[in-house]
Amino acid sequence: MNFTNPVHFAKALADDTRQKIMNLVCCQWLSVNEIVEQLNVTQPTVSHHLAILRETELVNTREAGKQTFYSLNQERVAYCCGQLMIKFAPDMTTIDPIE
Amino acid sequence: MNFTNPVHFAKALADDTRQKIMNLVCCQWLSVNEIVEQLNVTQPTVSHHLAILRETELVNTREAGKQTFYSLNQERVAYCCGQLMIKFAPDMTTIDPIE
DNA sequence: ATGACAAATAGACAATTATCTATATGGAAA
DNA sequence: TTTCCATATAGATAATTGTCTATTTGTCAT
Repeated sequence: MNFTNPVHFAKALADDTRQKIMNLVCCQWLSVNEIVEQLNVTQPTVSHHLAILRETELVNTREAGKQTFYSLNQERVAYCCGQLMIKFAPDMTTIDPIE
Repeated sequence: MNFTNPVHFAKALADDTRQKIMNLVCCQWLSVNEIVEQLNVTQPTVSHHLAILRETELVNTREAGKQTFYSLNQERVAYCCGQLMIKFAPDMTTIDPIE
């Protein structure tokens, strides 16, 4: 798994539609159309957001015939959150010494 | 400590200048001018970014005479990262049962 | 009071981004 | 191979956001 720039990670999450998509595919594989059906945006808009999530490797992809299925890459979310913590909450990630 | 919308949290982090500021004040109190000195942007730009970080409660503020000091609110970063994990990496946050 | 300094706010402008419609691509079925 | 369907891409437009200069606000020292 590659390093992700924390700014890129934050940008990927910094949109309501994108977070809704992430929520939808959090624990299941959904086709693009199934995602479109649950949101009030067009299919190209969903594809656009999926492309951004793909670039940041925040989603897994599975081709099946003419459909493409997406699911959230929870490992990557966890890893990137961990990177944020290390960078911006270092004092919360060190082990407290026993006094 | 109040709840922060994960989209707002991500938006606050979704800028390079803002992350640089967060890094600078991560483990120390700095005045606005001290921050300006370390970045290639103007004082109003820094104030603008600090306002955004303040609104998300990602920084602590301390007034001292005519100066205002800022430091990173690490607790809040940790809390918001935790919220992200719960929302987008739930399978990584549950305790593995012993088989 | 007055002058000097630090930080915040206002307003303008440029860059980025989210959305749309239209179209292209590529697989499956007929 | 021709048609149909799912998804991706292109290009246009509107909204959002980051940055700047100019100005205001507020505090300290004289």
